[in-house]
Amino acid sequence: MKTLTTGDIAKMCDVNLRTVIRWIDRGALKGFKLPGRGNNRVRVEDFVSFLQEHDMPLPAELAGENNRRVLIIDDEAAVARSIARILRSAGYETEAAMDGFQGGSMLVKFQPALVTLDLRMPGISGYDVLKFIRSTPETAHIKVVVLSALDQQALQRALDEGADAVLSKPFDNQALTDVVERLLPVATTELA
Amino acid sequence: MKTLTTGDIAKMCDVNLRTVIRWIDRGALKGFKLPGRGNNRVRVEDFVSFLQEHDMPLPAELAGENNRRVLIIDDEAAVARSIARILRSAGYETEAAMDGFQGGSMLVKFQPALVTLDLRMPGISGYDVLKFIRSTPETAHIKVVVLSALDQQALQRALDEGADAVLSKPFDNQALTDVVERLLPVATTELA
DNA sequence: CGCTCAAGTGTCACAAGTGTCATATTTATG
DNA sequence: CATAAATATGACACTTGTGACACTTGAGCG
Repeated sequence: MKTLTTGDIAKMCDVNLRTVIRWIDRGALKGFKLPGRGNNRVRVEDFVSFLQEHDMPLPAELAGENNRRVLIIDDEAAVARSIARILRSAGYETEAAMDGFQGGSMLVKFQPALVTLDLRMPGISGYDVLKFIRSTPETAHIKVVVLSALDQQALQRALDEGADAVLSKPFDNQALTDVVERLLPVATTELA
Repeated sequence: MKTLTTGDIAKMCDVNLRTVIRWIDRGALKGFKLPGRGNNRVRVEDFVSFLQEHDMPLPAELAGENNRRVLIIDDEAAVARSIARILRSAGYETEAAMDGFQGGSMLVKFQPALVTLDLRMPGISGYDVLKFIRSTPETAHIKVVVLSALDQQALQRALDEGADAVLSKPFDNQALTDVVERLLPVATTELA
């Protein structure tokens, strides 16, 4: 989602919708109006700079959009280390989870912008993890890259279930960083 | 994100609103200002750490929420429902996690006061979960009740690894509520 | 013990921001 | 197309920030 409604902002700031509209009318928060009745929309970057300007905390929902954190869910330590090395050298902050339980807790605690997910892990299906991420509002926005040595059909199913990208193992270092950088555009506020 | 106004805090601490504002201005209590006239808002977590730092009692409004939540980690839906029914009727708020991933994420998101943990789940060892809970600062305080059909030796090992109580399956309804109530004393505002 | 001082807190009135409510309209959903 | 959900608006009530001043508390000291 590129823009926010007044309701979105009201929820994130724990403030009444009426108040958000007043901020916009007063010019404190930059926004624009839809042609219809003048419903307000605010670009995420404008909202973020608004928050920074007033020393207001960044809501968790947006923290996930503007960060470079990647969570690696893979039960093979060697693979996880390898992925971590590649992504760290590309400037990402990484954490690894070796089992489903760690994965779930890190997902909520670490609030990554992207998750690399091994489809086949002992005891837990990668599809279930994917479904969980997509069906939970707090995590639905997180990008998911599925890594697997399984066949094309399995990868297609992952895409159908909401994966943003798939990579078949073994994969090229460059391919991994390409995919991650495509999914995490540097959408920072480049203005002074 | 839940926030508090100066008025909320004033009522909870039984002080004047003016005083709360001074705490914030002085930096003793972390907060931020709304863009309008600079009305103050304080995040609940910041307020709680402020209270702890000054050895002030936790208001009932905040304590009550944190005290009666139980997370049920069990892959057998029937067992989970059964436990939920028993604990709900005893006045607890429950959530169930059917696999390790859900368990980990609910642990962080739901922030339960107590976890019932099945030792034997497909793909993930209950001991690992226990170790994770105990070794993570944010969750180390959470009470853990291990439920298992395994032998006495397995239960003893769970106790050794930090479980607060163990129950061998099948267990008596009353036994479960007894254990939970022993671990979650009704810590209402007993302070003057 | 009484005094003084300093620091923190409560009180008051006013101005300004924010929440609530009902309602009309728009947008989303199926 | 029809229905449900979300949004804008105005009026009004409530809450909050501010400054000035009085009050309380605790410590230090003669």
